[in-house]
Formats: sequence, C-alpha cells, structure tokens
Amino acid sequence: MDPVIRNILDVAVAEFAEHGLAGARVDAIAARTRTSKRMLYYHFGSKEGLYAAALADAYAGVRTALEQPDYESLPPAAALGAYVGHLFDLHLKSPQFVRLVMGENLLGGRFIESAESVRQMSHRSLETLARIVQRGQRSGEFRGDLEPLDIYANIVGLSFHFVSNRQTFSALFEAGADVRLVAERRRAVVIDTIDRQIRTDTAAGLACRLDAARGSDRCP
Amino acid sequence: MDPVIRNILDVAVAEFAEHGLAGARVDAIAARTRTSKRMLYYHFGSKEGLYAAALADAYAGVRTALEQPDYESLPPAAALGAYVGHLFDLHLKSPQFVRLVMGENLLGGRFIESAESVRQMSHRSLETLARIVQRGQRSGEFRGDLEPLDIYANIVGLSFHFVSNRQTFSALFEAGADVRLVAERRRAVVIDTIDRQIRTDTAAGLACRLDAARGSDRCP
Amino acid sequence: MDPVIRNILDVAVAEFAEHGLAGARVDAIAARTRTSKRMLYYHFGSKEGLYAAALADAYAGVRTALEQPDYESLPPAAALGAYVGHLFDLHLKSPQFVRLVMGENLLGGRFIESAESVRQMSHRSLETLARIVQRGQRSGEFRGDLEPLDIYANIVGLSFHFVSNRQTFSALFEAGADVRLVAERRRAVVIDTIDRQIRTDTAAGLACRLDAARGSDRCP
Amino acid sequence: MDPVIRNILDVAVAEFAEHGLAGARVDAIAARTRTSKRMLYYHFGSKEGLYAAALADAYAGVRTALEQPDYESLPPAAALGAYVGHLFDLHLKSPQFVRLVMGENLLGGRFIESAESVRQMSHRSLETLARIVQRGQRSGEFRGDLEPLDIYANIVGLSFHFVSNRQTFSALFEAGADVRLVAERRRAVVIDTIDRQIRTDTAAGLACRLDAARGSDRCP
DNA sequence: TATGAATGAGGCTTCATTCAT
DNA sequence: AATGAATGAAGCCTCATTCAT
Repeated sequence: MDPVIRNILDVAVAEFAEHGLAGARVDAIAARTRTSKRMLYYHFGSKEGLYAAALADAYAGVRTALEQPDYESLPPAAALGAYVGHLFDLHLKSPQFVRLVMGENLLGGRFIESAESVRQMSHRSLETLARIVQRGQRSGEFRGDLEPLDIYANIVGLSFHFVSNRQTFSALFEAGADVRLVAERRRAVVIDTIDRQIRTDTAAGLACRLDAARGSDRCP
Repeated sequence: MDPVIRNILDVAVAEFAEHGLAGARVDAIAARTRTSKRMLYYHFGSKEGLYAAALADAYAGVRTALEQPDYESLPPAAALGAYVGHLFDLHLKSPQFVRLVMGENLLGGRFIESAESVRQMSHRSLETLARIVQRGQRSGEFRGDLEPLDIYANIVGLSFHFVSNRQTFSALFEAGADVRLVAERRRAVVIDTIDRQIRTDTAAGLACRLDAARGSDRCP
Repeated sequence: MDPVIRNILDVAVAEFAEHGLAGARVDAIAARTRTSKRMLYYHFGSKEGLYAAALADAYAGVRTALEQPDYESLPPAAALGAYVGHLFDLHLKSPQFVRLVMGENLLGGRFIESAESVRQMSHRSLETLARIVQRGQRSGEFRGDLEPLDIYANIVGLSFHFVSNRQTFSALFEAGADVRLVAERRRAVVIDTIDRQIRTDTAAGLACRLDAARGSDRCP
Repeated sequence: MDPVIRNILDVAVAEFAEHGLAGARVDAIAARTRTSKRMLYYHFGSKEGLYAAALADAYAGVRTALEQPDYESLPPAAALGAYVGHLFDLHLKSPQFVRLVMGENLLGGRFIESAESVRQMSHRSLETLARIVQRGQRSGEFRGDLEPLDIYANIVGLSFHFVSNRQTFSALFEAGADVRLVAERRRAVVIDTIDRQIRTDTAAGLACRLDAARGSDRCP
C-alpha cells in the first residue's frame, strides 16, 4: 500500500477512534500526517470518506490477527478454549478497533453496511467456531441445542464489552484495581463461561429457557 | 422537578443519545424545547454541563426501573434467572441509556466519575446479586469460586452488548431476521449462560482457567 | 425595514450585480457591511439565500420607480411614447438591476421563479401597456394584429440590451463615442421604432411575416 | 486546427457558457476533455487564457455562419427581411455564444477588447447591412434619417434579448407556452418591426424623437 | 508532450456562547 | 426568568495552479 495512504489511515484510525466521527478534526488528522489537509480530500473526498476508509482499515487490521491457529489439531474443548482466548485477546489488544466499532454503532452502522470485506471476514470467523462446535457435538461433549451464533455472540459480547465499557465499568466497580490482573481474571472467566455454556454435563437446557421466555423466568 | 428542567432534560437525553456529545447541537436541543437557548445556559452553564445532567438523568431513569422484585422469596437459581432476565430487559428497553453510556465510554468516562448517585445505584444492584449468589452458595447449588462481580460483568456485558452493538452485529449476521425473535432467543441464551456459569454440577472450574492464563489454553 | 437588513441588502445587491452569484464573495459583502459575516448567515441562511433576497430587493427597487405617470390622460400615441421612454430610462438608471437579471438568466432563472412578487410587478407593467394599446386600437391609430406582449418584449428587449450589452457593443462599434449622446440617440430610436411598429399607416403587416416564417423571408 | 486544441475549446466553450468565468471549473473542463488538466495550462497558460480563447472561438463559430447569402440580388426590402431573419436565427441557434457574450458583458468586456478578429467580423456584418440600407435609401423605399448602426442595434438587441433573457422572460410571462411557436412569432415580429422602422411611408420621424429627447416625450 | 500527485490560499458554513433588552 | 440578535473562532471543503516524473 502507498505509504502516504498508509500513514494517513494510521493517523485517521487513531483520531476517529479517539473522538468519533463528529468529534474528530480533519485539521488534527492532517497535522499529524506527513501530508497536507488538501491531500486528505484528494485521496478520500471528504471527512466521511476518510472515516469509512479508516473503519475498513481497522477491520482489515483485525483480519490479519484472525489468521488463526490450527484448531483442528486440538480436541474440541481445548480448541474452543483457545478460540475464545484468541478472540478475547484480539479485542484486548485492539482498543482502537473496539472504539471505532462502538462509534459506528452509535452512527447506526451506516458505514459498515457498504463494506463487503468486513462481512466476509466476520463470517469466516464464525465458520471456524462452527467447525469446532460441530466436532464437539459429534463426540458428545457439546450440547446439540445451541447455534454457533449463540456462542459467537456470547464470546464477542463479553470480549467486546470488557474493552468498550472499561471506562465506566471500572470507574464504578474497580477504582484503583490492577488493570493487568483484572484483565487476566476476566479472560479466565469468559473462557470458563463459554466452556460451561456448551458442555453436555450441566443442568438447565436452552429449551427450558425458551419456554420460560413466554411464561415465567423459572427453570427447574 | 421543575417542568421546564424536566422538558430540557428529556430533549437533551434524546439528542445526546442520538448524536453523542460532539455530534449533539445545542441549537437542536433548544429548538425542540419549550424554552430558549439562553435558558439552557442559564440552568446548565454549558453544553458539557447539560450533557452531564442528561447522563445523570438517564441513569436515574434506569434506577427507578431497578426497584427490584423480591428475589429473596425465590430459591437461588430461580432468583438468579429472574435477576438476569430483569437486567436484560432493562437494557433492551433503554436504548437511549445504552447509547449514552457508550458515548460516555468513548469519552473516557470523564463525566460519570463525578456522579456519585450513579455509583451508589450500581453498587446497590451488585449487592442484590451478591445476596442471591450467597444464598446459592450456602445451599450448595452455586459454585464458591466466583465473585459476584464476575457474574455481574457477564450479565451486564451480554445484555449491554446485545443492545449497543445491534447495528453492526445484525448488519453482519442477521440481515433480515425478525427482531423480536432474535431478542427473545438472545434473552434465553443469556439466562442459560449465566445459569450454567454458576451451578456446581459442571465440568471445568475457574481455578484451572486461571492457571491456564499463565500457561496454555487447555483445561482438562 | 430593519436598517441592518437594509444595509446588508444594499451591499449584497452591489456585489452580486458586480460579480454574479459565483463570483461574489461573502467575505467581501460582510466587509462592506456594518455587521459581521456571521450575521449574513443568521439572517439569510446561505450565500444563495442572500442572493435570492438581493435579487428580490432589486426588483422591488424597480417597482417603486414603476409607480407610473398618468398615461390615461394622454392620447394613445403620446402615452405609448411616454411609456417607452419611461421603461428605457428605468433600465438606463438601474444598471445593477440589469446586471442581476442577466446573471439570473445565466443561472437559468432558478431563483426568480420562486419570487411571486416579481411576477405580479411585471404583469402590472404589461397591463398598463395593454390599456394604452387598446385605446389606440379602438381609435384606429394602432394596428389590431399585435399582442401587447409583442410590443412589451420589443420595448424591454431594446431597453435591456442597450444597458446589458453596452460593454461589448460599444467596445466593438462605438469606441470613444460620447456616452450621453449615444444614450440619447438610442432612446429616440427605440421610441421611434415602437411608434412605427404599432401605427396603422405603415406598409408590411404581421400576417405576412408569419406566413413568411413558414416559407421564404420575403414580404411584399 | 490541432484536434487536441479543438477538443479542449469545445469543452471550454460549453463550460464557460454554462457557468461563466467565475463559475466554471478547470477540473470540470479537464475531466470532459481527452487530455489532462496539465495540458490546459500548457496550451492556454491560465483559466483566463482559456476563457479568452473559448470566447474568440465562439465568435469564430458564428463568423462561419455569417458567410452570408447574396443579399445584393434581392430588392432592398426583401434583402433587409432576409438579413434580419438570418441574424435572428443565428442567435437562436447559438445559445452558447449568447451566454458567453452575456458573461463577457458582466465582466465589463475585459476580454473582448483584445480580440481584433471579433471586431473585424462584427464590422463586416454591419457593412453588409449598410449596403442594403443604402440601396433602399437610393430607391426611396427607406428613410434617410437613420444610421445603419441604429438599425443594427435594433436587430441585434431584439435577437439577442430573446435568447439571453428567455429564462426570466418566459418564467414571468410565458409559463407553459410552446417554445417553438413563441420563437416563430417572435421572429416574425422582429422582422416586421425592423421593416416598419425603416420604410419611408410611416408617420413619426426620428428628428421629432430627438427633439423630444430634450423636451417632452410627445411627438405629433 | 503528457500525467497523477501535490499545494496554499481562500471559499462557505457552523459552532458554542454571550449581550442588550 | 426570558428573548432574539450578535459574535469570533474554527470547521469542512474547493480552487487554480505547479511539481516530479
């Protein structure tokens, strides 16, 4: 990639992640770039054009990190744990990406819809999980009443939220705690949570929960 | 509360939730208010002052909803399910609140720190959960190696993320799906997930996960 | 009218007449005004909004001048001559108005269409002419095969063109001539031309010309 | 002419006619050209240089059309009618030329002065008219108190104005009328008007009008 | 002769905020 | 307690023009 473009995108990702689309300043981006403000418009057309490019670039950056380990060589439960840990770490190490996605959600997902590459990438990750789940279900270790998307939403939800809402959450509950220890424990909890969600040898089942959704909240 | 103030806050909450602090427009707020722009400054001093007030007001709105059912009269597992469902519903019904908290996180939690009322409210909700957990642990139904905060973070994380990231998530994975069915299933999955996280009769334990955090990702 | 608005409009009319919509500079207008650039936007919303207001104001300025003498008390031919002279003088004394209308034509008449007041004013002037013509036709002095609009277009066309194309026309044909004498002679020619167009005692008729339009250009 | 230059000029004429000097965009011209923006500057030096070239080119385009029919073989009155119709048609078919000349007038005729070729062309056309007039005067058909320039200004004024002010004029008076019929009638009216202006057998004379210019507007 | 990238000045517009009344 | 007019700083964007190749 053209190093000029590369440079602009790096700066833009940082600025948009830091301040959001509305709060970001084109002048601020230009100032931290090796080129001029005029060039931003030459290459990207508008502030929104630059934002969209930065968003896509951030997703692309994550994609590289998604070049996954070989889960197939591990037994299902271990593979699942590795997968969850990997996704958790990914979010933990990509706070800019997380912030951009948050901002994008606040904007109603306007810009992500047009990014086909993002969709492909996401689906590939989901399929990797689906294969692990399938293996576990065939071996009898994993429950059969869960969709891969149920699990995927849990993993991403827990991982994402830990990073995205850290500011308010730790301000409210963990004032002064050691950040590294908090993350380490949280990682373990998330892996454990998903592991228990999916194993066969546990009590309540999803069917009961769905029944309950129409009636009371009580499951035996 | 002074109806003028009430009116201003309602409009401000909507505007800030919609556009964030940077994207919100004081003029837009004033225009949708029954008073003039000058009055916003008279009562709240600045845009940021109004934002802080709107944020606190949104939290207060949720507080009312938190006047909780009497969990004590239910057996621990049922109480937990009810608690989780309640929190999930709370987020589902308060998208403005969720959006404000997202925006606040993007701002680094700058404004929430000063809101003591918010902290108190949050802690009260955590304590309610803690009491349920304690009962379950004493009866042997619930695991003893979990902190209430571990569970609370899971519940809030899953509930919040479902609402906050709906735009991108459903754009990527659920294009065209029935929104109500998706929410219903998701609610059941979340309750089920927390239930399984906390019961005693399941396989892997947290200790193993924490060990793993220092070594591999594999738990027996 | 608010003197601030009045002041802005005066300056804007001058600037837009001088440079056209595209060539005019908002900064230049603001600088020659007693208020700030910000106020232009406060009162008129945009450069185009200010342009439209200036255009309407220029037309209104002409309207005042159109408060016409009492043509009814003159015999038809004399009334017609007075009317033509009046319109000629009007254009001659309103070069800014003429330039604005030229610019408006170059813009395709985009802004004039929305100005109902302009339409009313123009039609009132046409009706004044129509009444004179009617009197002359009844008395037998004026031809009966002409529409008032045919005559009005001639009067306005000749008057307008003399002012609007003076720059190129005199550059090409009258380099160095005395401007006042040129205008005086031109005024006489225009009145004479219209007078001859409309009298009964002349040679060729319009019918022949219209026939010719389908065939040759030769009229007996 | 170099086809590259030809191509650039065609595009430039269109753009400047459409938007005027200030409103035209060099980028827009370059984009619709078969060459690059750099070439415009290579060949024409600047935007203004290109404008001047486009203006001269538009005049030259009209010159070709002015290669006139053989008026000498017609009797004076018929020749005059043909001449007037020819000039009217010329304007009608050259709206781009008309728009350019309008713009040029708004610019004060800055660029036309330097174009000697334009002057020559215009004078040749005037001389053609003068010869026709002279023949008519000698035969007694035409009045002797008119300068050829008086007539030429009338012809060009009426023809030009019909095209140049069509936008505002028809917006104000002919909303919805059939464009072709309007033009046809207008053409006949113009020929008729000039014919009557110049014939001997009519009432009022120019001398009276000129006298009137110093006194009242009333001619016997 | 030709091109895509680059440039700096200046264009229009909008913002949060305050003043006179 | 309330209002409409006012403000200056700063925002995004576009222009004609030129440079490196």
